[in-house]
Amino acid sequence: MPPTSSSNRSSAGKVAVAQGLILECLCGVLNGGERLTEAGVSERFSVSRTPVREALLELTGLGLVELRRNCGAVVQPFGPDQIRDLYAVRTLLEVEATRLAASRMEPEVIDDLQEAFNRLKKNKLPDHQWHLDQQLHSAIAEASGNPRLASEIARQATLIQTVREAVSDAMQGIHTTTLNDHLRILDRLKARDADGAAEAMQKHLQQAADSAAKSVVQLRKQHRSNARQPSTRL
Amino acid sequence: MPPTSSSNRSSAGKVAVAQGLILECLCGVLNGGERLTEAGVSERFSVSRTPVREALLELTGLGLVELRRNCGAVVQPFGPDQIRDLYAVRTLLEVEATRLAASRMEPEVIDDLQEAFNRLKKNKLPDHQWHLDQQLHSAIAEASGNPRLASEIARQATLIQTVREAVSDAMQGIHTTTLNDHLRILDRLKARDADGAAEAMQKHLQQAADSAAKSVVQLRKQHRSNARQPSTRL
DNA sequence: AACCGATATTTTGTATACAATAATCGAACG
DNA sequence: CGTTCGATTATTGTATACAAAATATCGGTT
Repeated sequence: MPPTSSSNRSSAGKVAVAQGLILECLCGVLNGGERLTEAGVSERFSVSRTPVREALLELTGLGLVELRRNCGAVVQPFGPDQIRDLYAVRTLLEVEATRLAASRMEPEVIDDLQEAFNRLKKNKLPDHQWHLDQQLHSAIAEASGNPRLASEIARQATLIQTVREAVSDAMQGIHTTTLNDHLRILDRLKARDADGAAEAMQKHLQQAADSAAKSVVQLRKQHRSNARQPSTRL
Repeated sequence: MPPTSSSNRSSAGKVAVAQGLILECLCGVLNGGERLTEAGVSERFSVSRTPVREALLELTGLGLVELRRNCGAVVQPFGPDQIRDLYAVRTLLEVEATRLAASRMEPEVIDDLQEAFNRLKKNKLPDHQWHLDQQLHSAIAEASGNPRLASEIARQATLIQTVREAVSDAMQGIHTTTLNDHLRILDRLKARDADGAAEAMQKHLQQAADSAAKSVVQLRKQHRSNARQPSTRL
């Protein structure tokens, strides 16, 4: 198994190693049960063991590897099924946050977000869209009044964001319907309708989970076909 | 501020630093907003910066510090209020896990746990009790069928366990009623009563949260009185 | 032939040295 | 006097060297 050009990220360092490993987990290059040695990863990414250790620690926090004392790091499976599990946890946290936020969120914040989404509805800029999406989810998490809940949501979000960046190519035009979801959530929040907002968030995340899982399937398919004919790539 | 005998843990290393810092956050030695420099922590714990970095990374994952690039680590507040927030998140996760486990948990596992708790009911060994408690919660998390949910629960558990170890002195005889809680949860699980089991778990964790928050208050009180008269200590 | 123990090798854990980057302070200029 | 630019300093990020721990291997013994 040659090191080839596996993950020659332009910017070296801890974060690059972490993202690279996450990507490899997603693509299926690293399958559940495999063991990673620090030296091996270090050589593959052309960095010293120090950033590798920190990247592995971060992946441990994200639940992608299990770090065993003096034993190496065993990678956990991370395919479509795991994406669904991840979204299930995220849904649990965010639905509760939404319910809490319904009675606490500042009206100005709601108005600002509504305005931003309405502006986006006219001149469609898909790049700004998922930035606004993040803002909405973040604002709801903050408005929950439970900083730890917000923190946990943020943790899930970082992982999901990395996934989305990785599969951004495969997610062409998927998030067209989500705009209405967002507006509905904001509408229910403005009405102080906790149950309605929670339900809207639940459905929104349900769709997002489906979309993400399918994207990962597609990503893995692409990767396998690339692996078969590496010369035709690009 | 002399280094004194702040945290002379017998076993040095990353884990000792992490536990020491968590303890300091709990006791109120480190208050929210303070900044920790790697060098400072390194000197106080008499270890090199390497394990300090990893400890800080771990605390970041636990949400106890916020790590900012070339800026130091700012500690997040971690008092009784934060304990309640933490338990709120834990409750959210575990109640859902319980609901899921109701239809999936193996009967043998339930029986084994029931037997263990009943055996404990006769010859009371408080040391074994919270070990069994952990086993129960862990078994329920596993039985949820969502490994990531289980993993997140385990994450919360590690932090809570550290807290419990720290305040174990202050928690004398608090967990007398929890035995009945556990038996009730198991009873509802055996009956495949998802809602009943979830409700039992909810109440159980509610009590645990109260107990833990009060323990932290007591711990901080003790620590302050010790700080006033360090010579009379012991 | 099977099992136990010692040794060798691999792998992680820690320490130290160096490089890069951001914050801070000071001085010069408008 | 305020502002801005530059040098200094402090702090983090990375690399390398060394120590400790664990596992695998090999030889001896029963």
